Amino acid sequence: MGVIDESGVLALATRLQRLSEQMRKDGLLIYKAHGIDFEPKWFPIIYTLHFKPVLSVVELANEIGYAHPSTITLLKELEKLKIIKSGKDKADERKRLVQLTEKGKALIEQMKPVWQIITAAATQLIDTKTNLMKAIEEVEQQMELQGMYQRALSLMAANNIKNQPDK
Amino acid sequence: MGVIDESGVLALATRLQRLSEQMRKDGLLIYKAHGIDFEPKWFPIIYTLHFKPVLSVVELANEIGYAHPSTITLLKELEKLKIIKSGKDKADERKRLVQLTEKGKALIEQMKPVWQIITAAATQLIDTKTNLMKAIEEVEQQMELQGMYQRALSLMAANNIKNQPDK
DNA sequence: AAAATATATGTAGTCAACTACGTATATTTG
DNA sequence: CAAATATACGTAGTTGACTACATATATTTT
Repeated sequence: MGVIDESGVLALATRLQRLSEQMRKDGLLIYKAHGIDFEPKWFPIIYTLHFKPVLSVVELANEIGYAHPSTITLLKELEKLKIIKSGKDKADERKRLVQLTEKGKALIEQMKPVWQIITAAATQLIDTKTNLMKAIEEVEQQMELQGMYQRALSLMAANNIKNQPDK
Repeated sequence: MGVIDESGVLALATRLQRLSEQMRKDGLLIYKAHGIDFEPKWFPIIYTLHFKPVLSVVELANEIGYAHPSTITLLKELEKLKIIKSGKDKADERKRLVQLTEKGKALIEQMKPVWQIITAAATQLIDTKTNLMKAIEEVEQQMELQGMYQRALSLMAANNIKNQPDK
């Protein structure tokens, strides 16, 4: 039971991050190749607003699964580019309601064929024998059930009980 | 052929990154629960030096698959904690040779049981029907063969040829 | 052996997410 | 209805990787 084959799992976080970076970089290049100035990190927001046209900042953050400050940063960029616009909710002045501009809607139409290409290219990459997409979904579900830390605690407890007699 | 189910793939980069963050955070907690002050990001370096005791900065960077500036940053932290030490290579003065200190070696021995726990916990998470580890390895291989951008270019070329007659 | 090139390391700044904390408005409770 | 609490948003600073560039030493070419 050597230490050798632990290395893959133990360095998993790093590998996930680097894979993510690579995909984002390539995504950017693909948009560029179509003459579109669009960053992959903006996708979740744009895409969500395409289907839910008016949302507050926090609602949007929840929809895309980001912390709200990350969302605010992205919204700032998109607002500067006039892809989205926003204004106070008159019914609840704490809220800022966000929606696509006409320019934003046009951009989406322009991007749709590119999304097909990206999806096709990513699918080629991902559809190996063991499907990454499915694997991630399953792990995300497992995580929700119980995170790695909680699992480790249980394992430690089990170990302590087993080792008790030896002491 | 709606846009709906593209969203998963198109947001893949983000999902990978967030999974990575979560695992790192939990990793840190598990070390802490064992009273060990160790950050998961240090693992690749420590682990590599455990098996290849003396390496230059760039050699080490290549071994762990990092860019060298990232490696330098990590080495600085580890050197400050006296987990590693380093000095000029007398045979080639450009090189700085890096190795574990006694403290570093002792730390590894202390961490070995923790690595087992982390591995076990991560394995629980990962060993779903579709194995994430295998999926990542396969995608990494596919990436090496041809990245997502290159694949997209090929797809675009194919599309253009098909669409040419329409114009 | 001088010049050109290559390699090793280091520094500075970027990126895309995060947490922690502060402020403003709304809602609930005593 | 005033006080306490909760919610929404925003700012500041962190993290862990990166790229681009600068410098020092070594190697290769002419």
